[in-house]
Amino acid sequence: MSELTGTASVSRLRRELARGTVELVVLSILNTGRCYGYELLKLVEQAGAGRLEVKEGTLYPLLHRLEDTGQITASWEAVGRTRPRKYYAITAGGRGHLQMLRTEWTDLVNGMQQLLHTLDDARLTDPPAEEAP
Amino acid sequence: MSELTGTASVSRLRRELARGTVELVVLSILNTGRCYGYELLKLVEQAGAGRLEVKEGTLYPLLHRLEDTGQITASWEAVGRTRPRKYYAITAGGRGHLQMLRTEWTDLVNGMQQLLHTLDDARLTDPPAEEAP
DNA sequence: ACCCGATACCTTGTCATACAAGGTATCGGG
DNA sequence: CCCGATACCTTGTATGACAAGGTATCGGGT
Repeated sequence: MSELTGTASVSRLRRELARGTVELVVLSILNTGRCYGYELLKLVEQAGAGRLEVKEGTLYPLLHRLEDTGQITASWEAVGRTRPRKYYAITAGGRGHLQMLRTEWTDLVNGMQQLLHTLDDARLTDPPAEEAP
Repeated sequence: MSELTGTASVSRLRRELARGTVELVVLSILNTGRCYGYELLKLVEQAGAGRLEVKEGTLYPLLHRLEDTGQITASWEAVGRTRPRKYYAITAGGRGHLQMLRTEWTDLVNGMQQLLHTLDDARLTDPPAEEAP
């Protein structure tokens, strides 16, 4: 039967929230060293401690996009193996972009924090403020 | 002329990151007290301290969606004014949903933090780990 | 011998959402 | 008299996450 009971991997809502996050995650990992697609899948799972998830259908297109925009470079390697791997490495441009993404991420997080905080001590003490007729 | 120069409101990337956030923001505000659409627009701007932004084209459809799913209720009020306002109030269901959204938000933030942290001390000290042939 | 799961890559089609752009209507100034 | 602010709304476009499905190899199990 279809999974109605919560825990089953990331929820729809969560997925919506995660929008745009994947790029940050992938670039962050590649920033610590080159690796191939399938490896990234596993790494995110591990490093995200079950709270982050990236699907193949998301990852591969993203990698291609990042390559097209010159943020990463790809190279096939099959040396001691039959099944070749496509290794990705971050470029200088990619690092710049990552920096930007990080800033925007913390900005967003701070904005949310700020908002939730402001709400508590401003709105509650400051009623409708209906302009006098 | 079109605005090419940076600072002009939230960037495309940022917008991608903000996906799904708006719902959390709106419900959070409504949780502190009822208000009308146009007011929400201004409140987000204020409370978000310029780091958050919601556009009309985003807000109104969202409010309708939230109403349709019973998370908020609406009521027109035009008492001492000609131009009527549509006031929104959060429901019990909405509060439940908000709770969930908050959990998922902090979960995501924590996941990111965890990932970035793990990356620093795990990946860098732990080279490719190429399986021995 | 044969099938399966893991490894490894990829694609197409669907869905939801943010938003730009455009529209309606009232009021108070300049 | 027109404009900007207040206040609501809609349609169309872009994009990205993902489910589902596909290709190919290798090493077990039975």
